[in-house]
Amino acid sequence: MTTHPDTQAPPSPSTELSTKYTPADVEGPLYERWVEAGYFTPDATSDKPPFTVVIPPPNVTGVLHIGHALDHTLIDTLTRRRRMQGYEVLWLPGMDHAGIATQNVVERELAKNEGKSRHDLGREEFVRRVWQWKDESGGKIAGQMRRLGDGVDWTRDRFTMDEGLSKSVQTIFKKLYDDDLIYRAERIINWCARCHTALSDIEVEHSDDDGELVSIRYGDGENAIVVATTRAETMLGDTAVAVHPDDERYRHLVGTEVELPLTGRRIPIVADEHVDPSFGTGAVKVTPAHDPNDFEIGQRHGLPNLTIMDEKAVITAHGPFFGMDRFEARPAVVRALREDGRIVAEKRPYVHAVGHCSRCDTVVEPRLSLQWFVKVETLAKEAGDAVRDGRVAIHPPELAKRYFDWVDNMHDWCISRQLWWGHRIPVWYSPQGEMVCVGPDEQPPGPEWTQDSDVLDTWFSSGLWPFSTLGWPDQTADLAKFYPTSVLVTGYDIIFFWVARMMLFGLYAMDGKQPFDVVALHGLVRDKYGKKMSKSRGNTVDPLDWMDAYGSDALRFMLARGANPGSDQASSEEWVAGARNFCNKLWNATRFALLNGADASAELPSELSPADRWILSRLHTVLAEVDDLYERYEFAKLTDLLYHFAWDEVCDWYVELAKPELAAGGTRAQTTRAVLGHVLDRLLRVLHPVTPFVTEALWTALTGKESVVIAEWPKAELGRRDPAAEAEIEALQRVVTEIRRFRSDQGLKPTQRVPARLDGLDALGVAAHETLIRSLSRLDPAGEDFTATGTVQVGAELTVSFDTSGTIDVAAERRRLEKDLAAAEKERAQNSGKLGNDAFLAKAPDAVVAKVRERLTAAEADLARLEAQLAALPSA
RNA sequence: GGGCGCAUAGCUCAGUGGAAGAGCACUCGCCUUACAAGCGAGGGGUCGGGGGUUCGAAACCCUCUGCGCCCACCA
Repeated sequence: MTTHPDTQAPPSPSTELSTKYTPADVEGPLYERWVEAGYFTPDATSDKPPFTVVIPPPNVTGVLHIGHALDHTLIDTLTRRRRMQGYEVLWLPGMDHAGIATQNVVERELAKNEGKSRHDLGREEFVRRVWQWKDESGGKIAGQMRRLGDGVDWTRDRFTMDEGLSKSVQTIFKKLYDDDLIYRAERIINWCARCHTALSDIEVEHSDDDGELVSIRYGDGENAIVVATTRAETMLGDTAVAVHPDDERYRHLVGTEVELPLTGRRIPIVADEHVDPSFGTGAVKVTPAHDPNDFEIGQRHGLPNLTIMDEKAVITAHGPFFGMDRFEARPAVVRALREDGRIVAEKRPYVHAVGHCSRCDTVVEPRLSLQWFVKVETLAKEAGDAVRDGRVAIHPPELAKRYFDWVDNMHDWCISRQLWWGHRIPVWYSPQGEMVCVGPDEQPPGPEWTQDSDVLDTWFSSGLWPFSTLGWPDQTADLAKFYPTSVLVTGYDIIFFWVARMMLFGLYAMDGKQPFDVVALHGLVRDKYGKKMSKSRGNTVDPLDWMDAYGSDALRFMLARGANPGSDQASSEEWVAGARNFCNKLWNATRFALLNGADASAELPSELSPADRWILSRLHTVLAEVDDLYERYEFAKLTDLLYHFAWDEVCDWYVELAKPELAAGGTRAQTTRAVLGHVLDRLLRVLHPVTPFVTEALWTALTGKESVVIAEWPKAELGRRDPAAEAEIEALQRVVTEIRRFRSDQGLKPTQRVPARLDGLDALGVAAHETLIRSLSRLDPAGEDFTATGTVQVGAELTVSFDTSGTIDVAAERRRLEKDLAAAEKERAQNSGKLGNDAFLAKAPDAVVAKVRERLTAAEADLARLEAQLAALPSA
């Protein structure tokens, strides 16, 4: 840290910024200070309007990956802005117990460290171990969130398995049960043969796998019928063969029986609409206990359900295949059939869709079992309507279609899981088989009753998150103040898992009041090549690594800058580095301002220079645009806008324009200090939600105030807009850039001061800026012995004559002029072509025609000028 | 099998009817006292192919090709 005496700056304890920006030094102490100051803890009794966001609860055993970092960045950005705007802001943190995922992790650890299974420990001890594991790994996530700067209210931290949320789960289960919206039934469900539990439809991932299609002849002679299957082993459980009722080929067989090979059982041939006569032979084997379609056919025809596998997918049918795994049994059955002369055809490989457990990738086994279901028809209808009638807005709107497709076609939701980690189903059974659903604060009828051993799907409790976390079913002050939540920010990949379920339950439990007003969906974070990040690909990144190397602000800025609504974004270390450079730029600009006595508290003088009016005009225009972009959740655009405004306009131009003013002293310096202070103050405030740490350090140094976290959101003062000043400074910029180009082409060193005469500044309206133009382009006044060695023209008016103390590089100048000439010629041709088109003149709007005319005139003038200049060049 | 989306500079992406853009990468010149994590200047694209609508298309329509994603109980 260096100190410097600065008598101009307002008295402030913190106007000292180290000469070097070191993110770790800046970010380290700030977060805990914010938490201790209570900035993130809202008051449920205040009069301020509420703004509520609940965190998408991360899996308690996990660590935050880059995708979470995106979620958190966007939520933190929204909530910090609203806090500055005067809302009572609650960002509620918490974690999800993540049933299968967590149980699998702990089981794996148990096997690795102690060589034991959960069954060795018993249910009670195993669950105790999971809690222990939760306590250890939950801390990691909290630590990551602090590093990211998440402005969450830790006093309201929740966990899906904590006491209050468990009560919510039990309450809603009972309510649904009493309303006949939860039922228990024996159905074909998706069964993971490794996790030993039922799965809901969306926990199954389909992929096209290589398999086989085997055609088997059932029966003999005239009664023979050929069926095709990819799962030959299930024929052991066949209880019928089905054909289409209109299929002439088999009409004579319908109602007859055929002998099932290998078993000697006789099974009926039935007619069912489901069968597609054009597929294969038009006949299908029916295995009601092991295929969802077959189950349906079985129901329609009163067929028995013959289960031939246990929960491990091991064959239980008596005979030679007993005890074989399903994948062992398949070739064994085919072999036996072949020996029996029953195989008509074999196609291998046969590619077809196979379902896999989304948690462990094991092939899912359709299994007949007794499970609990939510009857979704009415709930899903409501959930769809809430979006259809506009109570809930989905951003971007294109993704609403995906939501509708799902809720409008949702099957009943299997919610029971044969796990130990989760909310136990609150239903008890008597030895006589009676059943009772027990609500919170209720007891089962007697000591001989036993509780259902299954637990609920994790997403059942996640679906309650927007209100269970606020105290529901109790009518708490938080619930009254903060429900419905304002916006839900999450990835489009969990629309079905989570968003839709919250809609179902929120509307149901809260009397039709939606769980959130807006769903803002973002995409997935991919690697620098746009590839999906995955452990197997080895392209995942730990956000902590990037935060360590470049700072949290840089990580956040990079993520926000890539976040276009609903679309995936690439990320890479170079981009985080670029974002860090931006923070560094802000740092140095603020240092410059402080070194020069910028005063953020000063009133803006009424007498302002064109440069001052220009930057103020741009600032307030940008502030208005940022507000607009926030309303549309266009994080990438607003971040990019601020990036370019801060860097290109404030740093590259305004600061450079300010230097001579500051050096001039007196009123001019005073005015510039006030404007510089004004601009930086607003800039740091408007950037704070995205880059909270560096803006806090800089803003407090600049203003001497307590914290930018609680500063007022900068208002766009549209009265500051000044098109004339903007035009004037833009003209100045063009002049300076053109002169610099000439210098660069001529190989003049940037530091080399060159005498020059400027003619025609008046015509461009920048005569008043001659000193500025000279200082920015390093041109000295023309002296007594001035000899022009070269000229450059800007537009048609301005001529700059240089004395380069020698000859100019004629070849370089010729190249430059010829290039400009070619551009002017192209421009002339393009525009004269348009004006030569009668249809264009007749149909294009006047404004467009006028513009084209102007451009043609300018191009023609440029052509004449450039030709003259070229002609005047000494021949090479 | 159905649905959706994408194809613009070497890479990753903005740009929804009136002059082709950004970041990174690249070339040249600079330690010009806020910043070399920087400054100045520059090169680079017949906007995937073909057809159509229009005075005018990267943008709207059709079609082809190539990717990507989601959904799915055709054995």
